[in-house]
Amino acid sequence: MNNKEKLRNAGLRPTKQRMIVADILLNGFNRHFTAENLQDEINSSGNSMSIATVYNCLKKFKNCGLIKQVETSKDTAIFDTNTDYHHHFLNEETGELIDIENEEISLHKIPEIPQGYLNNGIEVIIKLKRHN
Amino acid sequence: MNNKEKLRNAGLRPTKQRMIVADILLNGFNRHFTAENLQDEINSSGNSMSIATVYNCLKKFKNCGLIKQVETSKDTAIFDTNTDYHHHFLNEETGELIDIENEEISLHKIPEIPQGYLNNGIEVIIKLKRHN
DNA sequence: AAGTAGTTTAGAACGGTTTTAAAGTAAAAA
DNA sequence: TTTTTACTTTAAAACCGTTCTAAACTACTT
Ligand SMILES: [Mn+2]
Ligand SMILES: [Mn+2]
Ligand SMILES: [Zn+2]
Ligand SMILES: [Zn+2]
Repeated sequence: MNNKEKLRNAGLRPTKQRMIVADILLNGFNRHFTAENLQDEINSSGNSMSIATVYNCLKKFKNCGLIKQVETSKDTAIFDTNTDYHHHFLNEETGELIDIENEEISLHKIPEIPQGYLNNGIEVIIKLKRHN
Repeated sequence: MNNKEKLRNAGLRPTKQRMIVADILLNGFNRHFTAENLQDEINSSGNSMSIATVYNCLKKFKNCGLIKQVETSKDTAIFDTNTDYHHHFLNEETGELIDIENEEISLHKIPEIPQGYLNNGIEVIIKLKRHN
């Protein structure tokens, strides 16, 4: 399935801007990135896009499940092209994230979900500090 | 141990402002809160404090381990008086956090820590959505 | 081709957080 | 005690990531 089809499939109009973003993000290589990272990459690919459009696009892609946003308390939002269920190492000094595949971790026991709610995804973050 | 001692013990001068904050936060009842929540509570206790001091104070308390900051991608920083090793339910709609005590959850298998790094704490977030 | 609903954009606005620099206070030194 | 020093508080401005505004533009439908 090509990117135009992916967008259509997700219910998004394949505009010029969304295709530029899809070409960068949906190429099979996973990455963690900020809105600014993405805009820089768009610029260095010879294209350009307003920061509002970058954010609009990321919000749409996220709502369609084409990308995810990582749960971290950094000041800048971190997005993730890996939409599989997975977890992260977080280097708190640098902010760097490393994927932990689902099979690499196992939650043996989880608490009862509060009345009236459903489990909507578990995120495990293993914080790292440099060894000496 | 009284709050003045707690502050001294943590290497912090027990200033008037830090004592006001300690009286609110270190009373044995745990809570999740923002800087603004805390300032509101200071105001309604008949005191007042600049927002810069609230943030300075929270940063110091956090660095001393008197409070923690929760790992969530909300736009506003969430602090936690529960400094025990524990986890959270997160209602993504409202931002509400509920503690999960360490005994309520068990990680059966965790991945190998990358070369040169140490495990500096694991945070599990169970995201909740309302059931129908 | 014409209509319309959705999209992009520059720039302004917003909101949480940090910085600045001057005044104030706590602890240490004399 | 007084003096000195280092640390703290503060109002206000700055900062910075993100969202909003409203006008121009574009993709899709008829
Ligand atoms: Mn923040
Ligand atoms: Mn944010
Ligand atoms: Zn990831
Ligand atoms: Zn908690």
